[in-house]
Amino acid sequence: MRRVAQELGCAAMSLYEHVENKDVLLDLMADHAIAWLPELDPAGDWRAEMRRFFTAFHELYLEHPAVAYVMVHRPLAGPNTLRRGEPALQALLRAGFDDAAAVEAFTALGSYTVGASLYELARRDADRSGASRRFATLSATDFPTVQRLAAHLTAAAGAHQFHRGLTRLLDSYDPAP
Amino acid sequence: MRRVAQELGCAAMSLYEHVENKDVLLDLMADHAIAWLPELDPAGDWRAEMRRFFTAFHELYLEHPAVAYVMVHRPLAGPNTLRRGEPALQALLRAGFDDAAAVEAFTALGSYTVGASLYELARRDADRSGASRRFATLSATDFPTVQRLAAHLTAAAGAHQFHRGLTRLLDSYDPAP
DNA sequence: ACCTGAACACCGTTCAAGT
DNA sequence: ACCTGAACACCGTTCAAGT
Repeated sequence: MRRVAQELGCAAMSLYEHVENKDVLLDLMADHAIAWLPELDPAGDWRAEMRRFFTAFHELYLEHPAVAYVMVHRPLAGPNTLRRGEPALQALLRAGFDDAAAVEAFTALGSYTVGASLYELARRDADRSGASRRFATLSATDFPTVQRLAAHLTAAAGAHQFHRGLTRLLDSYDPAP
Repeated sequence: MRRVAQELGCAAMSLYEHVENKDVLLDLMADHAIAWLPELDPAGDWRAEMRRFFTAFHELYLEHPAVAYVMVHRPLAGPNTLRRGEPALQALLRAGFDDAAAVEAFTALGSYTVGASLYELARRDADRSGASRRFATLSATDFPTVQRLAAHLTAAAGAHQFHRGLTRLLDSYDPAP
């Protein structure tokens, strides 16, 4: 709050005239970032639309990690979140998902997306410190499999890896039984 | 640190004799919690073993949210993490995954698991405050689909929902082409 | 209705001093 | 090698006071 106030050139306590506390300010900032997401076409191919949507989420999270951390602490329900969620859910219903199945697919895809993004961010941080080096040396003889896979485990994930998992999930759904 | 020191009945700065800083203490605590996970059978059916493993992770995260938050800030590589990871990765290799595919499957399953757990925790918190109520009223006429699905969106997820997504992911892999 | 500074109750960590 | 208290540089937020 003090930092934001300083950036705004006012006293820290002035903020509290416009916002209840730090948490709701964070919610507002995250919801603001959500507006960057593409607006989906409810009539488009649902798999293509979902891929667009969660790929954009992935990019947003990697670009602005704080958004991921905020969303993970409580679910957003701000205006932009609803505005982007509305056509996304519509696309699923139109494709033949029933209400429960649409929400379930949406949250499963969303869960995978935050999880994968956070994992990617965490590993990026670990690389910046010396954690991956420590990792590789620790496991010498006691953990042969971990050591054998160490290069793969510490390698940066890359967007294609995220996409492969997303595709697996997308392909597992069959909205019109 | 002050809190931990108080719990231990010593001065805050005494901790720094045994631990570099707060972050590594958190890592040690999370790695300690990891020991609670089951030790997998490398020769068991890989799908059953993975289901066991990540189901346990899900339970651990829900029971001790701090573990999830720590793991999301940088990947663990402590002794217990390696001890549990070793047979898990072994099971995948034995099942016919090649090195890259084993790591990819493992991290995809892990990503989904943290993501789903964090989402569940966030919604639990939101229920405790009045966020879900606010959510339901906001979306009246502008967001018909969100409103129609509001009950599903705010309902507690439950373990079965996590399991269904996990199964989708597990079934998507075919280690022996 | 909006802004302010001082103060409160916290943090993690540095530093100099002890045993 | 281990522990300590004082101090530093921070936090978010309450409160009383201003316009």
